[in-house]
Amino acid sequence: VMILRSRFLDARRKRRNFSKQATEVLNEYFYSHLSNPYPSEEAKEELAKKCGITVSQVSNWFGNKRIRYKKNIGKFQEEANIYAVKTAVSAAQSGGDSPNTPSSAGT
Amino acid sequence: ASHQEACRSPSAETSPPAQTFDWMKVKRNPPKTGKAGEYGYVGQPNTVRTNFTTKQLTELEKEFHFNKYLTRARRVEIAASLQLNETQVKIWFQNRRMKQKKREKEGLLPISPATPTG
DNA sequence: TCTGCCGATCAATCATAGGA
DNA sequence: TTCCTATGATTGATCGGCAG
Repeated sequence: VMILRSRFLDARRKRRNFSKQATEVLNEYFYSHLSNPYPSEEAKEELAKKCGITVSQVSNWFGNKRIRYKKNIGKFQEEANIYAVKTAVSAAQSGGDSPNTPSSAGT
Repeated sequence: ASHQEACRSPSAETSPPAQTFDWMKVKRNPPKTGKAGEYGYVGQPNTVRTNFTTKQLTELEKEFHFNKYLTRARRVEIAASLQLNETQVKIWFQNRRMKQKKREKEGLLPISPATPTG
């Protein structure tokens, strides 16, 4: 035996991509909080509910996103601009919620 | 090489991205998992995470089922037995407990495997 | 002051999904 | 089907904070 990659057949063997809408929601949060993309436990729960996934999956998504983003910022510029415009438009129309205020999320 | 993404955005005010925030600069110190001790300390530790063997994992899990927390003495025994550092054994149990906790937490909900097309 | 644990995260890698 | 990239999950190890 050489490459024991089997690893007891982890769960990752069977994986499904998140829905387009879920990814949309996650990206919106990520780019609207680009200065500090670290959602609180509470925010994660809310995102999880919106996306129809678990909190752990939300954590995984942000973990992967942060690492991959900073490892190749250039590759995400286009995506970043797209969501930046979205939030900008949203803010302009609503003018209510500020996309850059993750803090004060506590009880 | 070369990854100079030109800032083709004439509008300065509508180009918030491209900024470098602190979290993007975060750098973890390389693992100090050096197997020093063999026949002389090697100044260059494994800059890569250790790949536990199936045997080691099996033994660790067996021990974990016996008790979630290790005593110093037991830790030393296991480390020696599996040829791992005490720290590695300690960390493994640490992570194992967290993993167990997470699994229990998620096990409460009948989560769906995925959400095809929303 | 020092050590262990927790919770969160990092960073590298695995294995599959999806597209050409 | 094959090759390559995108992406979700796993995990050894690090970071900051807290307790003894």
